[in-house]
Amino acid sequence: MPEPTTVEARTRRTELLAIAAQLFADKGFRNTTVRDIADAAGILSGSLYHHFDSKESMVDEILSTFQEELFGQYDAILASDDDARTKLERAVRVSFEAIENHPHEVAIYQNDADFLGTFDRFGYLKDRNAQSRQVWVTLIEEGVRTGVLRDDLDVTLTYRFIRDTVWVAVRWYRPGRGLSHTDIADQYVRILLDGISA
Amino acid sequence: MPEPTTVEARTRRTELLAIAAQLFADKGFRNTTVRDIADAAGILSGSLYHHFDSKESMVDEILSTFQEELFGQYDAILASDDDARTKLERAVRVSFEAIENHPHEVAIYQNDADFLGTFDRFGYLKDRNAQSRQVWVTLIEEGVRTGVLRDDLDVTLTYRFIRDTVWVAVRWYRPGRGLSHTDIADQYVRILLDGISA
DNA sequence: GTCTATAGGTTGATAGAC
DNA sequence: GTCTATCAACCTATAGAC
Repeated sequence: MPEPTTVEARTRRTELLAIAAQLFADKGFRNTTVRDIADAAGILSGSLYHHFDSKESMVDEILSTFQEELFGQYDAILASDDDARTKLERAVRVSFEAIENHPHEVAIYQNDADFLGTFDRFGYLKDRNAQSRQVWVTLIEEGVRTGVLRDDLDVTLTYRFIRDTVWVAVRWYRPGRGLSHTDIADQYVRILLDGISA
Repeated sequence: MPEPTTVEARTRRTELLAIAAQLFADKGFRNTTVRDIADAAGILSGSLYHHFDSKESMVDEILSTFQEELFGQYDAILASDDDARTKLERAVRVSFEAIENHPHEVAIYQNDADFLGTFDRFGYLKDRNAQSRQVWVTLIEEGVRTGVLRDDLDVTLTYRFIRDTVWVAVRWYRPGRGLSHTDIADQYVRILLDGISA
């Protein structure tokens, strides 16, 4: 793991990671070869190893950087003194913002976290998963307790419903095409809270 | 593509396809090797080619067989004279039944259809995708027209919401553990129609 | 920072014996 | 219906020249 010292090295590194992230997101981690990445970067595969230890190091850096940012935002919501409904809405919107700003990272996490999590070095993925569950369950329970959510909800099932509904949008949402991520978040929140019935 | 003539050949073929389906579902089509399949079946990789032309033939047979059954059920719902709300509910329930009865096939379709669809031989996957969209959009539009659904719904977004919400459950639902698929369908339908607000 | 060259392993698939 | 044996292509990663 070479330490970037100059500005050029840091930007080149970042550039290569962005290229890798796009390929990992499009084809999956295991189906993206180091040659794919090198080709897209206009260099040969061996040259990549001047910047990174291995293919795993690349996806590691991509995912851990992203998750640090995302969970910082969740923590801020949990710590706020908004009412439960507002917190839940904010959490949904933060997730759609992540899809807008980091679509590749979200896609990689959705598609490859289960596989990567089987390796020791990616143990933090499981921790983050548990942490995410804790965030949503806390918000749902607070909502039920304060009377803004139905009291007959199955909390675990509701958690899965919200989690899946939000993140799966990364499969079809394309920044700049069709509805904006804020419009989509509005409508998702509306369906989630009030349903589609007349 | 060897034609099965005897009963033994047909069952052996089915047995091998079941083994392949589980591996494709667990690890993805591209990350499952013919050796993985042969190992799980207790034979050597070369022997698989006595039964199938290629790895692609296997996944082709798995997916096309499943989709024929599934879309037969959708057609029956569309053709019925139930009201729009009942049809929508039935379509959701049929999808959860498919997850219960054919979890591997559903998972393969969810994870690998985009990739497989890029090959000519799997062109039918795109047709089926368009057909599925047509089914849901028809039901939603009928619901709006007959006044059982909100008339301010974005039909396309609602279609995606329902489709994603239903099928993504294949990621965590395990037959025989926790809630039954009918219980889950009940709660999903309830959230979808009425939301989670108190 | 990139290239040349290559090691060592895995891949899907085939030919022919049993 | 399965095995033995194998091929050509592809994989991640390394060593050292430029």
